[in-house]
Amino acid sequence: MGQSEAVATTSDFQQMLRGATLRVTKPRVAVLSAVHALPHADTESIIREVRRELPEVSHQAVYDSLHALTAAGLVRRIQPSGSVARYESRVGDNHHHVVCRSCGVVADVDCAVGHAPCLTAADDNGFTIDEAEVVYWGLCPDCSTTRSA
Amino acid sequence: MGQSEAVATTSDFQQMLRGATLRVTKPRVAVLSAVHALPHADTESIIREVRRELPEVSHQAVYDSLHALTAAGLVRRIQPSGSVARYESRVGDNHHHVVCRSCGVVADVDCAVGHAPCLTAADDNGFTIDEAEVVYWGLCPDCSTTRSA
DNA sequence: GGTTCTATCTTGACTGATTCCAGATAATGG
DNA sequence: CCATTATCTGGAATCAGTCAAGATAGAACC
Repeated sequence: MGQSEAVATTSDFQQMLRGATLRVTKPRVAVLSAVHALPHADTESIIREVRRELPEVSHQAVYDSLHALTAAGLVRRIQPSGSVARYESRVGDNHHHVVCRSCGVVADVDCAVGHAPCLTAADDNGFTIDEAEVVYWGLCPDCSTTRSA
Repeated sequence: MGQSEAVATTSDFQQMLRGATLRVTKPRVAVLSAVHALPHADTESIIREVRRELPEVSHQAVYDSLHALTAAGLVRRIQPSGSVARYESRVGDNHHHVVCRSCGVVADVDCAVGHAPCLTAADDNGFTIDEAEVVYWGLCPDCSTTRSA
């Protein structure tokens, strides 16, 4: 979705892993594939998706794979307040998220301010800031309609 | 710190509770006091602080009080990724947080962009956005010094 | 292609934060 | 002061995520 218009294939995932100096294993390829197939999915959903391909994988293997992929920068972990950890495949660009207060669904948004939005705090208290993470809270179209209509 | 220059007293806390149509109970006053005394404290620290006044309170009472106070808008709950829930007494203004990647300490910052920074996303996907939450990640002065010096 | 090394995977138990439940208690309005 | 009803207590339960030890299987080299 971004680097190519075609859907990523298994060999694409294998190349991604090799490119990150990670061993190519079935669980990892399946986890990477699942994160690409289910954007913003939580761990449980990812485990379910992975087990459609590999019914025998342990949840531990999925957790390990997610950690390895996150550390390598192939996936990104996000965790809005009050929600479990979620993972997404869109990495490297500067985008943020909208979270629905009602149903918890997450969507991508680009910040209006520019490339490094809000990265310069008014007073940084002496901190060395390297990233600004923005979470917008509100209601998704479905929940919004349900409440007002 | 903001509405008054003096340190808030017990009767101040009681008035806050009544003003929010909440019953005035010892645990609630103590919890409210603890949140004011320990900015950005996690639940465990708050429980410890509360028990210095009321050694007998159950952790459940503290959790309930924190939820009630949060729902009433008297305290604000924040939860950076990978951290437990933290609470702060500074509410109503538009400020954000810096979190140290190394030690996890949290500090307040005002956003450089203005009053409602980044509140207008480039493409809101049809969401009705009512709040933008910003978390800056980096190193606090102490951790920064330790690593570079 | 075979061998060895070592990271990865499996299984299963465990932790720690938070929530649920039922009964006892206490704050509020009259 | 009494009744009503939200709140508090104590303990069990849940759930995401982690830890540990042994089994397994990529990868590099011969």
